[in-house]
Amino acid sequence: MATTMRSDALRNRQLILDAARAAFTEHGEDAQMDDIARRAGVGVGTLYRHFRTKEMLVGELIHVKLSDFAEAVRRKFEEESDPWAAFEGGLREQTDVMARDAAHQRMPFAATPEAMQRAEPAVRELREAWGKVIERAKEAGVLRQDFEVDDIRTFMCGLGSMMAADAQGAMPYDWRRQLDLFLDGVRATRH
Amino acid sequence: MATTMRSDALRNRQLILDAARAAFTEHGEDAQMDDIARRAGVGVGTLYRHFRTKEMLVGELIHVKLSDFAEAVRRKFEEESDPWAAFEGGLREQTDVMARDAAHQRMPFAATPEAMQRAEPAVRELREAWGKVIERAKEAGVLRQDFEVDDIRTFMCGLGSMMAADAQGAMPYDWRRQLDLFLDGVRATRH
DNA sequence: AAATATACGGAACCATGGTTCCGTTTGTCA
DNA sequence: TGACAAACGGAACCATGGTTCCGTATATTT
Repeated sequence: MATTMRSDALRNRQLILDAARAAFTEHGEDAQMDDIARRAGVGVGTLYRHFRTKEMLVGELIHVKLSDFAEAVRRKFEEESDPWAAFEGGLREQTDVMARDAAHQRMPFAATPEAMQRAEPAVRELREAWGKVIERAKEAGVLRQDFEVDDIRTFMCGLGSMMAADAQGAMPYDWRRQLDLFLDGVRATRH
Repeated sequence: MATTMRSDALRNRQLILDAARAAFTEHGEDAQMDDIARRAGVGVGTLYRHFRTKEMLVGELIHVKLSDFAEAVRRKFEEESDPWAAFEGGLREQTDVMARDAAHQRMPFAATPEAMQRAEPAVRELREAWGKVIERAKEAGVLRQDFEVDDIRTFMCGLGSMMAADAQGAMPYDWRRQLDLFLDGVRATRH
């Protein structure tokens, strides 16, 4: 896969990834393989040569997405010196992105063990990035002492679903309010 | 539908509803019509005579479920005199039930406008029941003054998804913790 | 420029699961 | 108890969407 790859194959792989990202962003887990191929200007056969199955493709995309998130959180940690601002800012940044990305909203459900295997490194990367932000916030006493890294993931899972449910339109779900409540709830108030 | 109905039809309708509840509880939105019919000891044809479409059936079940919830919340309001205990107890009761019911966990996604139309009365009923509990808690000063009835629904949507994601098993999602955080967060601490 | 391995396109395939159809059965009523 | 409307069962139907297959095209190499 790495050493030599025909130039057209390389180009197509990129086209496919771009198309896939667009399709999944728009339609979430039920983006269609045919549609992705069409967007990429490529036949389904080609698509399948690059990714043996839909799950593989999903795994790849999750990997990229989480990797980007990790990068963003690291940057927040470095550029924002105020511990609470880094925490809140990082979270808001991520939720804003998620709000525009159906795939990410529903990631916990698209993420089969198969797919997660591919994305594993990015998961770890992201946990580490958040770990630093959280640690600093706790040390500064602006975040509940019992807050854990995994609380982020779990909360994001819930929030993403609220977004998705809201978008579906059978009933309104005010996820922004829940985010505010959450932030309010986990912020440590020093007395 | 109401006036006269052949006895076997009546009996079957009940069998179907029972079977459907079981199937949806177990498999959530992707319970299968064939399976439901089989469980009810009935042909698919019969199933479809009673409910013109799967969505109709879903609507009916949501209706029943929410109606039960409303009843439970009303009881809490009457039997539990402590305002906070009623609020927390009601919420925990509901989440416990949800934890054992895949259909309910994913309700916001199964609930098409079609289905919601049928369930509408129960939605209102439930909102009213919670309204009383919330009002009393706010008056007693044990709940954030800006808490709203709809916050319950939105939160439950998120929590249900965490449960579902957790059950899927690609990654752990500690929804109990989130429930505790939420309760902690919305509880008003009198100074 | 010919030879060959690689990659491509997209029609066809197949599994899944909701829905329909129609010949048969059963409850009800006179 | 016969007649008929109402209800039943379940095989067949159909749409959807992932996946495979194979004849064709193209990059690379000598």
